[in-house]
Amino acid sequence: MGKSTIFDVAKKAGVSKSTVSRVINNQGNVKEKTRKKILKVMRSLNYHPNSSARSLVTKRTNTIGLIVPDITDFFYLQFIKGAEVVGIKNNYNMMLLSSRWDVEEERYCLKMFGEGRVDGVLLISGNWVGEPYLNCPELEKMPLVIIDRTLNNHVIPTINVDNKNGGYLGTRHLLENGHRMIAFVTGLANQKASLDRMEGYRQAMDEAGVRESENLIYPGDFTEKSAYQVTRQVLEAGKGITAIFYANDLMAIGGIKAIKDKGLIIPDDLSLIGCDDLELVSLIDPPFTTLRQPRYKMGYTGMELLINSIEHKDNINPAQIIYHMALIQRNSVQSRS
Amino acid sequence: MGKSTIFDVAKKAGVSKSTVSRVINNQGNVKEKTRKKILKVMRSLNYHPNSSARSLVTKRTNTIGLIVPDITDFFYLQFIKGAEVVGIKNNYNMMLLSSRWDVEEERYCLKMFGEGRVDGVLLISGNWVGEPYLNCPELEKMPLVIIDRTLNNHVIPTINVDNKNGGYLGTRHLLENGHRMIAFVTGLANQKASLDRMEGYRQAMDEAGVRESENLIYPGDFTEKSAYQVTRQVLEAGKGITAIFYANDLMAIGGIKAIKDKGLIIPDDLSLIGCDDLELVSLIDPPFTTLRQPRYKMGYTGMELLINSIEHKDNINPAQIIYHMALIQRNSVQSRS
DNA sequence: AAGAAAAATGGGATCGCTCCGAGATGAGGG
DNA sequence: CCCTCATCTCGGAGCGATCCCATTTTTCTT
Repeated sequence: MGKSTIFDVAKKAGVSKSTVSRVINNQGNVKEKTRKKILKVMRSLNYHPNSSARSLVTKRTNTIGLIVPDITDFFYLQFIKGAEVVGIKNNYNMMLLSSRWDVEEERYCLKMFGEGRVDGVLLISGNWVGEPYLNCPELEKMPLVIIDRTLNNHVIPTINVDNKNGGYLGTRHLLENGHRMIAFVTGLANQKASLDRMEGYRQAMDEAGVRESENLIYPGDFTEKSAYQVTRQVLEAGKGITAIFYANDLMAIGGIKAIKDKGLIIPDDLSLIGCDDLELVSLIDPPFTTLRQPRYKMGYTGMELLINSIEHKDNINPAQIIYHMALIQRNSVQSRS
Repeated sequence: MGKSTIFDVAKKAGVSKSTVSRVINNQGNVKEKTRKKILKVMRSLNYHPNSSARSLVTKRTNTIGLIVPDITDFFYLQFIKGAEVVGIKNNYNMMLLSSRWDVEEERYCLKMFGEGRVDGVLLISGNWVGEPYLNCPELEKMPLVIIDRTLNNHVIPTINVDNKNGGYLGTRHLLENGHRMIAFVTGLANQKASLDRMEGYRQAMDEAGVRESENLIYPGDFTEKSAYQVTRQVLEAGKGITAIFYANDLMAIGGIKAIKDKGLIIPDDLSLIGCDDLELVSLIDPPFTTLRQPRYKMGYTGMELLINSIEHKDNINPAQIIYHMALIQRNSVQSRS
């Protein structure tokens, strides 16, 4: 027998499909008695309006597309959560695609969403160097907001944190605690966030007159494992390093492991700070100092902007939003004064 | 000017829409020359077939709905990942809804998906006591697979682990290491998983002839915080408890914190084991022994079953799949022999 | 070179809904 | 009692694709 349609309902209720449609979308102008009746019939037939048919004419799907580099990466969870909350509040569903850390894949996702499945796209970007969204024809007219990346074309709204300032703040914090030989462990070389944070580190070191900073930069790749290795090198280098700044928290965790394995105590023997403030940082021993990226807030705001631009097309969204990174102090920095 | 339609393409290419449709779905029977031409026109018009229109006639959306209690819960990540991989391989998108730990909400999500947005639903259930899916009319005909829960109606396929056996195995492991006064910290009382694990614990204790087990059960609620509190109680109770079995890993982490705060060493002073084997367990100090739930595999298999039942409706899926929990030994259990 | 078979193309019906203009119904006023 | 105006209701057109069947074109056979 298959699913019942609006027509079945109309027939059984003895009215026309227009009337049924009106009660579905409760547009008023329906006598209370017929409304009741139609509602009853709908229930009895277990009728549910077909959303494809509906979108076809309304040109609205009430779903927004979300693209994430990796769903299972702890880092992205709070973005998603923030976005979800706003979505629910405004009656939007989320369609989730993962770009698997690949520019091409990301583009493919964008294309998928270009087929009218969604009303807008929230892209949590792999923050590659370069600006690959400048001429992406798939997007034509599709509302889009990009998170975790800054674009200067001023047409696609972006939401990001001030990574450079984060690097600066973290480094200053260590400097102010009397450290001078501060190592910096970078993330992947093609990631803008890592570069910016390093930039901030450099600036702080320069300002403090620490000339060696170039020799204190160690390459990591954002993974725990890479940081473990690098940290061993740092410890064995014997340069008199007293503090390490990791370009993200996951690496800080790897570093902690290496340091402990060496039999050293944090922060007594070595200070360190991470970057991002993942929720799981507080579960780690020791909970460490890091720079918070307001990820929930960013997802939340991003979704707001997006829905805004979907529903009031005339409204002008800001082109860029940049949040500060905040220093969250825990127990991994020891003063050397 | 709006988006271009199949008709625009047809006109510009000087063919009929049927031919265009044929190349979109590459069904063959199109001269190579016209095919090329149409493809070119499609590109030049930046044409993308409208998926609502398409689904309306094909009755297929090529997306599957995923319902999760909480997207940001570490526990669910690997289920999702496993499902995603299979989805991608079979060309399905995922629509994500979160039930926010609420039976009603879960039903609402099911209803959403009942409106023809998806071809099937993968429900990662809040594993409540009871079987609320027996008469859920929204589902009529909609392929559904439920993960992390076992149903006995034998009509909806379910995938779960043998939680009771997990509880049993964990407890046996502690017993075999010479522990007898083993505390068990439960999860939420309305969660089947917690009850089953406790059941296994009880059985192992009974078999070992430890009579006190009823007095060694402490109520937690699956959160880290609850376990922290409970663990303090355990430590202060002075019952001579030498090992603690936590009903999930998050609680084990909370427990570890409490134990450390007390100045005790794991496993020298106190042994413990968790349950689930979250990825982050290896980041914790000490990495602890736990029971692995093959979450990736479960998501993977669930998605396979689902797609299977979508695409070959005649195929008969197994009604229940139950995986074993495997003991993963790390450094949190000390032998007392 | 003509006829048959195969390949390529075209056109209309259809999917299930919304929207719009027109018609039916009913209440209230003179 | 008739007319007006507000309230309800109806039916058809259209959204953008697919799919079937008919028609045209091409290729192959003899």
